[in-house]
Amino acid sequence: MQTFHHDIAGDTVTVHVPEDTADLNQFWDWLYAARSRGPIALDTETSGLDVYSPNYRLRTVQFGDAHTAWVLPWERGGYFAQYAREAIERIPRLLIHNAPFDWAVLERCAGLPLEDLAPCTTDTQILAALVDPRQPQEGGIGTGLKPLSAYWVDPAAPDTQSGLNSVFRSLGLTKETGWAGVPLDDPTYLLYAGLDVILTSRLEPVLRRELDRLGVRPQLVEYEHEIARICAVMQRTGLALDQDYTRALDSRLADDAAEYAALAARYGVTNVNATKQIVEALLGMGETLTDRTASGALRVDKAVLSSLADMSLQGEPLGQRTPNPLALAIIQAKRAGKWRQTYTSTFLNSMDASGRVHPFIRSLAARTGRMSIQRPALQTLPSSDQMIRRCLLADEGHVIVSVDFAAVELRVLAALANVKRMRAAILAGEDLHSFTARMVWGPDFTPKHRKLSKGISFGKVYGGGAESVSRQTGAPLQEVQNAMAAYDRVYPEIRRTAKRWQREAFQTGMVFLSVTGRRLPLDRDRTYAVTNYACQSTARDVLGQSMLNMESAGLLEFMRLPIHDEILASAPAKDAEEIAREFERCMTWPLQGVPIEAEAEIGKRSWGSLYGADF
DNA sequence: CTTCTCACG
DNA sequence: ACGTACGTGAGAAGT
Repeated sequence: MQTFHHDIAGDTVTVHVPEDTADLNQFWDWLYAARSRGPIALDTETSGLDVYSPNYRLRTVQFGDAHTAWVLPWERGGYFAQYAREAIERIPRLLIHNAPFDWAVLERCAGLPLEDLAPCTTDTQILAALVDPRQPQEGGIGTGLKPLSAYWVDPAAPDTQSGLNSVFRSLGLTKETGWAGVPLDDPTYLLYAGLDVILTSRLEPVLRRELDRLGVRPQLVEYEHEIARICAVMQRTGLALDQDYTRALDSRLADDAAEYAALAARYGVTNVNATKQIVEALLGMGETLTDRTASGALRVDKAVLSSLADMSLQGEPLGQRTPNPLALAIIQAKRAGKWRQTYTSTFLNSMDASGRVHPFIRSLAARTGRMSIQRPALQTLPSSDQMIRRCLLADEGHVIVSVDFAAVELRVLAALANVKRMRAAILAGEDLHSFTARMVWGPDFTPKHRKLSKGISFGKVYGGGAESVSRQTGAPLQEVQNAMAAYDRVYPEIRRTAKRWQREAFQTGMVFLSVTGRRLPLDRDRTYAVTNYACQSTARDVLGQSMLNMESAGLLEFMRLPIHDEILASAPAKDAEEIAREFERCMTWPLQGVPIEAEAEIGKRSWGSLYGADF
């Protein structure tokens, strides 16, 4: 047995690493005693983050309580793996920090079904996010194990991540290759592996106490674990990739990028991503640049370049000047390069052996509770063009179904702020933006008025003012100011409620409490953001509740991605119509008397078919 | 590691 | 007193 000691919060804790069957039997004795005292913390070390790649390896499985950790070298196989697997199966209550990752690893490498693990898991990352959802950059603690441990357990808790980085470096490995390459008997690796479960174990009671003190309802904690499990199922299912199409597109984008880069090089821009070069070349061509970034540099983003190229942001010719050929080449080269690098290449590099991509769905990512999707970022695929979405497919014999909420954030605002006229219009089944335009400009309102009404509604949800709405919609400032004043007369409750929320926040320690009991900390110098936080967060929980409805209705197997106000699904072609209606039903229910409604779109095999692709 | 840019809701 | 656009992930360059 290898044994290490370390000080945590004034206690000496012990990390054991079994080396033979006698050691494993000692582990077994500890496990039986420990599991009767309370939950057992669990963690894994693996070869990296690419859980679904063919040569992925589980290296160690760690178990622990507040004082003792056991690091089982899974990679040695035999009894070590067998004891680890059977131990997990016999633990009634598991504590895991960022459970979805370990669920995926244990299912993939140890054959332990997510359906068995999830019901007995408490994810300390969920607890932490419900105490304070802010990232460190936003003034919060963050939800990483290290910063949480430093804050709640021991300021001197080791930064196991960065500690290992120096071990990796001393072995000639990098941050990327270290996890797979560090020897299984490296003492720092083993010690840190063990300390992580001890820290997780100590974190849980502290966070529970804090949630209790703050009055966070246990049902909210439960609900978040359900959502996390549903997202983990979607991640496991993944989406099929059209490999032939994606490879062809990838090389076409590479050719395009190279062609336009060569064109840009003729004007002295050898690197189309180097803003400094672009500025110099454009100034050299006699162009005048005025727009500056936050740090004072001349801005040369797509908006600036498009106007020099005499194009709208959508790429239509404006006919206002002679197009600058360099600006045009840079737009094209950057677009092709980014789309290849960020999308097609990532798809091909991250797919599993059967050609499916499994993005990581973080069910509680943003400070408002919104979900995010990583590796690849499938919430942010270009929607102006079918090209990239065309890469992703419904299953064999299935079609893509997308079910969208109708103006969900605005309906949420109507409910939360009790906006009388808006509620009535929604209940009457009116088109909200047309209704608003009619109230502001009278029965002869134009499509332009409807568009501006929509822009103002967005501005209200975001907490913005006339200037930003004017900038965003392109409407003259004076017109926007007049329209916004009229808007406030039509819907006086919005302004009034926003003010009240801000006032209340000052009395509650700068925290807004959402209808689901979620704590939304505000920044002292931008309390106006409370309107957005309330709407965005409640809309997220409207989606969350709808996802629970979907599971109850037996739709989980068809769900693929949550995209803020939309669920993407794959449904058997012959039942697609019926399944689509069922999804709509799960997303249609009243929020404080305001109907929340959703509409399904049924496509063909590829996601791109909903954006104009013919397959 | 920060800044800039660009993709989304 | 007044007005403030919100939330993400990702790649590349430059410090």
